[in-house]
Amino acid sequence: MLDTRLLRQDLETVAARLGIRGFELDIAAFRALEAERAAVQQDTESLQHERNTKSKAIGQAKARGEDIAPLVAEVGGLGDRLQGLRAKLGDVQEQLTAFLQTIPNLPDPSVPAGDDESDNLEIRTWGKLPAFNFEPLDHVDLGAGGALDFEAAAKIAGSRYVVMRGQVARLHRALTQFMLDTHVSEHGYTEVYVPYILNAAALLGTGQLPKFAHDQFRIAEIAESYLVPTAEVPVTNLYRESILDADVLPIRNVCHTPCFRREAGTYGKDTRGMIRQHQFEKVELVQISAPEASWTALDELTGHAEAVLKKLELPYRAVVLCGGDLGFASAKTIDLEVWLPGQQRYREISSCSNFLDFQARRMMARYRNPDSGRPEYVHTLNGSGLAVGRTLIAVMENYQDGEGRIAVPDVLRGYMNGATSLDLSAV
RNA sequence: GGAGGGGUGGCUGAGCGGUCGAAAGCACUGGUCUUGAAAACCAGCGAGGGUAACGCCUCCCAGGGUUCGAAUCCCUGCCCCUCCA
Repeated sequence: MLDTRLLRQDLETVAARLGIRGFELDIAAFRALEAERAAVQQDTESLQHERNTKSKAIGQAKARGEDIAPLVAEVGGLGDRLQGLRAKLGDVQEQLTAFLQTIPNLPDPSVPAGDDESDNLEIRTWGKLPAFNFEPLDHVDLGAGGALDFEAAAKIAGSRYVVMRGQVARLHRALTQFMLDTHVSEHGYTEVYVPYILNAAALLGTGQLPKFAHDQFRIAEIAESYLVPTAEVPVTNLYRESILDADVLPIRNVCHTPCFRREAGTYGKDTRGMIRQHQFEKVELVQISAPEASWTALDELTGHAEAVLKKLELPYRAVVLCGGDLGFASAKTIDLEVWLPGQQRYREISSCSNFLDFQARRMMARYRNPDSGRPEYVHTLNGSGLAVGRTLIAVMENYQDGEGRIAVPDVLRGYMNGATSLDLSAV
């Protein structure tokens, strides 16, 4: 949520900056709502003031043993008038909140203009693209012997799910452990385990609701509950409605969860293989930062995700998302894209974002600023470190040998009972 | 499933329908003292909204209700705890 003060003071600038991401702010609607809110609030508050002072006078008169009947008569119709005004104020405020909750975050000035991912800005590349003396297969063909079984998944669940078997299933698990261990022991994160079913307040806090309800798996039998779409939601919301001591910042949490997404509106996109699934695993990095430290924290967090790719020796590049590709709550996002030989292109494997105080304001996550002594909003950040399923296919495609085997990256061998390569046909 | 108890400021925890935004303690901040620190003592210290600023308004889990007036009484919901099955 944006700062309403900023909206009141400098609406044109806000609208212009939102335009960078292709969002059209309805200036007239905001002005009208805000003017009504101010008027109704003033009326309500002055009436409340009147009631308060008169009621207090009644109390004092009674304490002195005076007759309070005439005073009570004077306050007669106040209650009803007040109730009417309050209802109206509640109504206006509800409309205003609903309006504000659908406004995305302001893009940072360094975010490039653009409509979609083709306008994203490459800022660095790492690693050498593998050269094969054979035609590299994609993960679907590599796993066709049963290691990756999409038909079995369709039989028991539906499309956009996968069944993994044997050594590949183990490799997938190994990757998860490896990522968690790396972030905990080398990057100073605290591992957290969280519920996978979340209430609506949590999804409101990080911005998935109300605007993206269509992409969530809602549990019909339990009111206001959803399957976790990303660990960002539970982990960031751990700090909702709290005032943190400055010396606990920055908070660095790493969390592995399955992620559930309806992927509504992406029909026909990435339907082949494991790129876009309704259920996938992710190791998520979440940081709660003091405001002045959040941009440094974004660079660090991105580096932590990159470290995993480097250890796995997977070639990748980093891009800054353009305005049109930027997520709803993010002020700036750096995507890491891993090279997939089967597709001959880079694909997103991590998305690292600084949300500034956008999520913190929605969820009232604050810290006590030692300089002012007052509670102020923290900044929140997160990034995948990494998406496990996509990392699995990156390993499979980059480490294939053309003869139905894939080499196990050095850093994973300890998690694979020492195996140096996997036979994909031996499921 | 049954029967109780409870949700109050950063934390612990008092609170008769009116003088309660709320005792007290802890924590924190400033000061005195000290070579310095600790201790002791003194003072300050909830959050949000609104205003140029002040007055002001709201908030004691959430939502309703009773009342001139609700942290306090009533109803519903959520959550936590104890005992029984």
